[in-house]
Amino acid sequence: MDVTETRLPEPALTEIRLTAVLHALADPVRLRIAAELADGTHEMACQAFALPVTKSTSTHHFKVLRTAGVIRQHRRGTSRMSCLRAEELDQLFPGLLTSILRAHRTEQPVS
Amino acid sequence: MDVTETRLPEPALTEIRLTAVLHALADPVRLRIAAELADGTHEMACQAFALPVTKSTSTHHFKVLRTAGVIRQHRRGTSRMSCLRAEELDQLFPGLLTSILRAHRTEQPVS
DNA sequence: CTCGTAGTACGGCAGCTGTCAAACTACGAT
DNA sequence: ATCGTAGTTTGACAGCTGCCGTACTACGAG
Repeated sequence: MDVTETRLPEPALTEIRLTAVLHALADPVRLRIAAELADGTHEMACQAFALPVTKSTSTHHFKVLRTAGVIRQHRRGTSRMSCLRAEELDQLFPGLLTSILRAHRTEQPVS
Repeated sequence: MDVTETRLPEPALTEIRLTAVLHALADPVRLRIAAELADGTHEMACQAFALPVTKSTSTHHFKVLRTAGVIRQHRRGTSRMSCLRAEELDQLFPGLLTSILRAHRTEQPVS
């Protein structure tokens, strides 16, 4: 299966802006999405997150994360699979994503 | 001189929220303020930044940084001195501020 | 006391943000 | 072909954001 064919548009590594990444992660819902992607398997369908918002709002948040360069998305059947661009981001901004996710884990202890 | 007497209201360490910090630093002007505070002497007057905005907008940005817990401000004569709450933030979210500022330095190379 | 400097407060404004509902598309299963 | 599931699109709306100008306050210097 060629994943690149169904991959949604995303910024190249050189186009990723720090302020866009910070803005994308400065929202509770989006931060939670990133955290769940980091903790769980490396890719998840949108519906697997059980977010406290409607489907359309969910679509919006995933798009913000994708256009900021935080996640990558591609189709698989009727689902939209998402995964963190962790390695790429770490190459561009070393330690950034790691420390943000660690901070989130500290602040919001697992229930 | 007792600095605490003239200190402007700020959140206690336990009241600082990660999303508020990220949001505060997700703006180019405010990120630049934080970066200059980190690079230069540990406290600076607002006017020393030569920001590309008017005084009132400048006041607004400093207030966002302060209420998010990123900086501390107190009066000194006719100036308002600002300094990063770097140690406190690092205690709360280890490595976070460091990696954000390092990312900013990488992205925006010194002219 | 008067004046200049540093910053705040207020009001306004265009634009963005997060949210929703409703209608739609895409795909798999039966 | 029909139906259900997963997600998108559009339009709407309240609220926030960044920005400005003007008027104001606080303080030091003369």
